Amino acid sequence: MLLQLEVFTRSQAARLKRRRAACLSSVGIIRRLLNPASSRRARQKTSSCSNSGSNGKDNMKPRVRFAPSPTGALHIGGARTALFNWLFARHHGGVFILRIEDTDLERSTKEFEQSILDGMRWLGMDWDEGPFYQTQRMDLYREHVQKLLDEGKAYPCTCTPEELEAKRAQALAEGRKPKYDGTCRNRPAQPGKPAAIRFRAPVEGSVSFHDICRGTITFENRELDDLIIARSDGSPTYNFTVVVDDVTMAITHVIRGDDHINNTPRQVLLYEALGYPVPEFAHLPMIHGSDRKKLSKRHGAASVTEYREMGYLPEAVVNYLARLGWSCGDREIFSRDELIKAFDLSAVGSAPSIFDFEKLGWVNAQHMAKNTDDEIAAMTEPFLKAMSLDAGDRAYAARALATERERARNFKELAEISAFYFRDVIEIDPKATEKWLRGDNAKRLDTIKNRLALQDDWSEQALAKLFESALSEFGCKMLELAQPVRVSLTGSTASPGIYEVLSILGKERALKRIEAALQSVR
RNA sequence: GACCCCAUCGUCUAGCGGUUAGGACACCGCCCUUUCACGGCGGCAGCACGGGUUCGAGUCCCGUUGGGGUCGCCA
Repeated sequence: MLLQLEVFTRSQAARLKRRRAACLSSVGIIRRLLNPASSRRARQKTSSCSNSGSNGKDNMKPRVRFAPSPTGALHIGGARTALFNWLFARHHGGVFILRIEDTDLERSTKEFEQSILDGMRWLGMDWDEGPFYQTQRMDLYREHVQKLLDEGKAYPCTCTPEELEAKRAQALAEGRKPKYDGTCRNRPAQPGKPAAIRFRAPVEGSVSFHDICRGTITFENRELDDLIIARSDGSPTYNFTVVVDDVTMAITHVIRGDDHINNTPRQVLLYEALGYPVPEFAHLPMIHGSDRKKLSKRHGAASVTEYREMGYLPEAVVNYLARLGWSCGDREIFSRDELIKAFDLSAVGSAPSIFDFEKLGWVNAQHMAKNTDDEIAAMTEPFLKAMSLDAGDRAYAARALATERERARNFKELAEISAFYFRDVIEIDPKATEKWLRGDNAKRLDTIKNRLALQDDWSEQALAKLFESALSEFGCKMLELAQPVRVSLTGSTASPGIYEVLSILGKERALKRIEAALQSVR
């Protein structure tokens, strides 16, 4: 066997330590022996690596990366992964790298890439290096493949995809785990035939790795097979590029979704075959939809841009996402800086969590409450515009929105419930009409309209006085007077205080609306 | 099917051998109130099950059940 099965084991002590010790552990950084394209990378610090292991020097700043593939928009689950990487880097004063894994030429698009970048920026996750593109690093991968080939740690495989697929189907049908059967492993090269390159994986023993969220995870090598590291067209595959990239970018901590746990043993084997130290891993629990399945488009808003469109604050989304899988005592609301300060990978749980829109709404409302009226107006304006409403008068908008802001959980909602302030003609809810604009209610409305017409001071205090005296004259309850007015002014039975609404709308518009309401039931 | 991961209120979670099992969202009630909210107070609700270990188990171990993930010349 070419590979000494040097398994990455950890001592008991290290295991016990894992919950507590934040994660600046162990992994030494490898010397950057390859020289990649980007000039920026040339400036990066390099260091020769001590061997890995928990006794290594920890003076190295952590380097982490987020590596999305531009085959879809930035998913909310991906955003959470990015966030934990970003938070970890910022907390420890480390480096956050963005890498675009665009080797799937078929499905990768510039648009998706752009939307991922936009999403990252919107959420305020800035990166220190990159974006790097795998498609620009092909020479690097080729060199590594060649190295393994030269050392006999990889071999060409001429099995056709059809043959492979047939064997896979058969294995599955027989209830076996589909694995490559090693047909080409010891077969002499077949010149002329298109060949993929497979990694010659050990068949005995086991491979273990340390996971910050879960402790030590072990796989039996017999469960693994000889994975393809380069396709027959020469392009490298994911499990290979990720190792080469993480090594050459000197990544110290690989923080990613736990759907990658099953890839990790293969990658560890690759690190070892290549003679590189293994980084620290942290596999984050997934985010599920309400059906407890991996969150996807089917569960409603899946991409982060949709949250922007729904009027959520980026810091609220970040806050909510951070609290999914991570907690900090009883604390719920955090600003971005507070998150950076408090974040601790070792406090991340290991059970999957369900995305809860209700709670996100509450968190968003908490963050909205921190904004001034003017900021609220500025942020609501685009949503008003989207409804073809004119919110050009900022002072007016600020005053109007101030009366509604506490009733909304996001800006879209705020725009919707505040629309009556910005419309010329309002629509009245038919049920409200029946209940509050008929009979005695209409009479009272007519009378108060006439009183209001004679009133010049439309301050809230003055209006209150006017209503109070009218009340004692009519001998009715406030409710019986306020609701008809409210309905005629806003179209709804629920609104801010009636004096506020009256005062903000102003005499002319208010009277016009009351008159229109009266007309409609006549 | 095989392998891997996971398991405290409906949901997010605290808990790291001794707690009346704590907080938050949601829900319900009361207060505030001209409506709806906000806010305040209170309430409902949880350790999946079975074995161990221990004086003592939500906490440690094993098993069962349940859920999820992965088994590509996708990433």
